[in-house]
Amino acid sequence: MQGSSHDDVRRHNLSVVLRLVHRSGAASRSQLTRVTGLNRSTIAALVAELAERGLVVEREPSSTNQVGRPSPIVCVSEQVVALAVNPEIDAVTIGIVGLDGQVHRRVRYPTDQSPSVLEAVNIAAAVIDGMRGELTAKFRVVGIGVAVPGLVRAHDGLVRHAPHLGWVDEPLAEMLEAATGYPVLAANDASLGAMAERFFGAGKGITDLIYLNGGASGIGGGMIVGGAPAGGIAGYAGEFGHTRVSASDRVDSAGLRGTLEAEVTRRELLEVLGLAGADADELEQALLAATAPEVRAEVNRQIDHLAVALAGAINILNPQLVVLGGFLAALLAVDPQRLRTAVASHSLDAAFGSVRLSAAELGSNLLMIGAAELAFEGLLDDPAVLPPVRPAVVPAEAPTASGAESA
Amino acid sequence: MQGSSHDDVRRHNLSVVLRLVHRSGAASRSQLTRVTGLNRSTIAALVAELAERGLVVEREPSSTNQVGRPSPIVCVSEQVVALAVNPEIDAVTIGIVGLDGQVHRRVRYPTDQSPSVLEAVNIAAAVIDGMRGELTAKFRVVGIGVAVPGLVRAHDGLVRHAPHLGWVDEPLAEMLEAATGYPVLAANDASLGAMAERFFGAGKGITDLIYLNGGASGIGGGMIVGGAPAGGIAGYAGEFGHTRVSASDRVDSAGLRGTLEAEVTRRELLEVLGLAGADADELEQALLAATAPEVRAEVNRQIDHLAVALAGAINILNPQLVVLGGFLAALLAVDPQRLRTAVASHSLDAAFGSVRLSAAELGSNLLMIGAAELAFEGLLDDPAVLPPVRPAVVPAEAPTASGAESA
DNA sequence: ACCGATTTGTGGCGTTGTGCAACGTATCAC
DNA sequence: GTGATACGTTGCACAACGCCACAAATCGGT
Repeated sequence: MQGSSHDDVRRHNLSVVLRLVHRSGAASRSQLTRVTGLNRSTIAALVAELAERGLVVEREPSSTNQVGRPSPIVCVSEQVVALAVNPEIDAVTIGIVGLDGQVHRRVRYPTDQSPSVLEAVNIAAAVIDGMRGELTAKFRVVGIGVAVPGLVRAHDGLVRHAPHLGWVDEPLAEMLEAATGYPVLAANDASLGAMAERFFGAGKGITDLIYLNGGASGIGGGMIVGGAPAGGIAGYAGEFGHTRVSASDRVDSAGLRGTLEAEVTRRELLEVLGLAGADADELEQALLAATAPEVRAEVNRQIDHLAVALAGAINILNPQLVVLGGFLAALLAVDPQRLRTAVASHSLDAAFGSVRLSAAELGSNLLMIGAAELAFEGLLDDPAVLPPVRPAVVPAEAPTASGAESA
Repeated sequence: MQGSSHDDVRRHNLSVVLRLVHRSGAASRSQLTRVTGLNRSTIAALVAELAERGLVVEREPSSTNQVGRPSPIVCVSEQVVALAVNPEIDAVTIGIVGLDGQVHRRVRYPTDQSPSVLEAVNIAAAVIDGMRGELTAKFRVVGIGVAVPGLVRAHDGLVRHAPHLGWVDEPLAEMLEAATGYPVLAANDASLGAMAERFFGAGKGITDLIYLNGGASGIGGGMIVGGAPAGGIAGYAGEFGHTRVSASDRVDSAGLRGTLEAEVTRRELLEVLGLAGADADELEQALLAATAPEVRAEVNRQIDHLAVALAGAINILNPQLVVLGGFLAALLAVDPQRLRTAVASHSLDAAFGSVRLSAAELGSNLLMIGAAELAFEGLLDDPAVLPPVRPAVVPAEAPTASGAESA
């Protein structure tokens, strides 16, 4: 219930323009006027301010086959980046992601065993320190986003419970902030995946979607409701994996019985295939190639259970799109028709009629992009948080010891 | 991705002020300045404009025990009303609801059998025509909101499927608009119930809640996600009644097996009690008074199934509050502990820890208030849609012929 | 009963951001 | 080259809010 005034308008319009070039890529100034409904002169002023703050760059107009004076192309500055961190059971991955969604660099730091919070923070801090030369020379870092496989309290980045990492009530964001000096935000990995797929993947421009990801450690999910990521009251929303889908006594990672995560597992697919391990693509290929009836039976069993959970979510949320990632995408690929039919049999016609099931598009960069998006959010909401800089090619970093300077 | 300009600011601020006095009741101008963060002079101008448009009235300050000049009380005009319509199996209910949430009048028009769309529209139009003298003399009618027990397409008020009324693809809003001349919006009854409870009932000020209502004809629901009513892509969201909760073959009104609506029914409660019929209060009293073991067993059975559906929704949505209405509130009243324990056993600790289960507060006025809220929404979003009027006590209706007009 | 302190309404003025209109400019088609 | 078209640029007007000074109304204390 906040009132708004002049600088709110400015802030909002800056935010709208920056979001547009962030999400939809480069756009000409005339396109921006059309999409925003703002005046040409206003767009000019807004773009100028964003450029002054080093957030966007105006390029020479590309040769379109249109009459009239060409409009300069506005695109995001390549210098503005966020750091993405993703602790997992067997590694900590750190990435540099540009405001344009490009993953400039990705470092996977394997660990012998599941890292403790302190180990994960130290690894991330060390890797970031190693990058610091590059970061200060070439980039402006907005902050760090962390994608955590577990429940994360939204407002302070406290990891409430990450069963596979064995973390309970760990102040991850605070620790990483202290260790690196950058502002840190953390959220559930699947929620960030949903955001990434929505903006840069299968769900571009869609306002209501559900995302489910199947990984080695279980099933997580996230959703976009009415155009906004839904986090719930504390950020724990999207736990589709713990929906009850059968009356069996199988137990999932949270100790709940008969849930999606208990019934639909990557491990059992690998077992029936006789594989020791496989990444998502290999698993999908193996399933598609398999002809053994027991493989087919297991796939069907999992598809049918998955359908119950999906149908429930579809009835409740009436989404436009369901995105499946990880081994759930493999299940979809093996028998899309069976999955569709099974979902239909458990859902309301009206809700099912408008929904599409599709596989995730963003592969291994999904969580990097999602985590970076989290870090970018503050900037996108209010581009004025970044102080104006001279748009010089080289930041004023005179005392850098390594003499390699190019002016 | 709309840019905003000056009149957007004005519109937004008018909207914020009107919403505040609408939702929180009367407020002094100084309170409005504090809550909105706007300047005193701005609030004065905004309130003046709202008063000029006949939406609010300034009253003499009440005697507070505070030092300083007393601040005038701003409250909603009693003249501004919406009409609420609720077709049911055995009646059509029409109400006049003020912008302050007060139900000025409620007319229940019983029908021999479930009304067709045409019958429902004709009944509503006739009742409204009967009120027309009162409406034009005392009130300014914003529009009509219809609460429909079924799936309603949000943008045009088409009733896709109302199983208990037997309606399929009926252009209800369009018909009622033609019959009455007022703008008509329609939505699912339970979604409107959720909205009403959120703003005026058990969920005041809460941003994430789930509402489930148990009626004679089944179970419907609605939800507020991140402060906004979640309708899904077409307005069908909130169908918690068709969540699968057991492996049984019982069929619900949509033909789905083992769903909440199939397992948890009012009819079976009445049967085990040996009652022919009862309203919500009577049913609750009867259940509380009953000591027979078979009653208790049936209640427990239904509670356990309800818990599965609630837990699933809680895991997915991480709400702050679950509101139960109709006979579901009776189940909660009979054994709140059993329901809490059962929900806990199927949900994640973190999500369950922050959720409260409570009974609906708004009784028989629930759907009247919810439907009216739907009709008010456009006005609250943009108070400038109503033209300015002289705040005279009697609207300038002099030259209308006294005789009946046929158009 | 009076007076200072406090809070808030009121009115004038300044600031700011956007829309608008006129003009300049770059490209395409012929 | 010339006209048409589309777009950037510039100066100006308008609208809305914040700020400031002053007035008004209330409370508490002497």
